[in-house]
Amino acid sequence: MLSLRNDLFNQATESVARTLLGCYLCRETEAGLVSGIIVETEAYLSINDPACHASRGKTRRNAAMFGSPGNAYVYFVYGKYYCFNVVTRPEGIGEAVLIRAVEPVEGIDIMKKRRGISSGITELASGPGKLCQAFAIDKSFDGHNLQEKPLYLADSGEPDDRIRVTATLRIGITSAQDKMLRFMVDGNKFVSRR
DNA sequence: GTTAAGATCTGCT
DNA sequence: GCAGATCTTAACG
Repeated sequence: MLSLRNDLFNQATESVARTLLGCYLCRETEAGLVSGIIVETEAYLSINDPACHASRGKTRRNAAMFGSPGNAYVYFVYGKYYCFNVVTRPEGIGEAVLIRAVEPVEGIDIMKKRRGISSGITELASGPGKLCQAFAIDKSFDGHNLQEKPLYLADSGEPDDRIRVTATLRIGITSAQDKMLRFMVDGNKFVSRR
């Protein structure tokens, strides 16, 4: 496992969203290591994108989006769930990649316990709220540097030639629904939805 | 101080 | 396939 290069995140958000597919998300908990492969992402832009939280300027909630690239932006939605993003572009821009689904690799029993289910491995992290629950990600990671433990991104070091990326419309938003900014691993059954 | 809406998930039909 | 749960955030008065 290799730590992802710092300059990887300081780029166009759509590029980062594609690059993150196939990378590992790792979380060290008291119960042990939890990890998985990122299989679905969405890009949120600062310009001409009303669906992005940063589109109406910096607020207390979205401040982390304007922080250093490679940091986490975590927010609370619908009274129950957290959503996990990776900040992109230079500091001060306000763009990020939402991690929508992860294919579980290590710590599957821990994920099941945290999710409160005993079967259905595809249900463990196939959605932004689900994966935050499985990986124990909450507001305390808002602004966290994702190259540092206990929550970090990594690469297997192996070339991922077999991954094919499909771009589609974004999901679950009520504005800017016409943008092809959702990216997923073609044919992967751990995505949130087809 | 008050209010409306939300980058979702689950359970039931 | 669809409606309800649930509560923080931000906009407005």
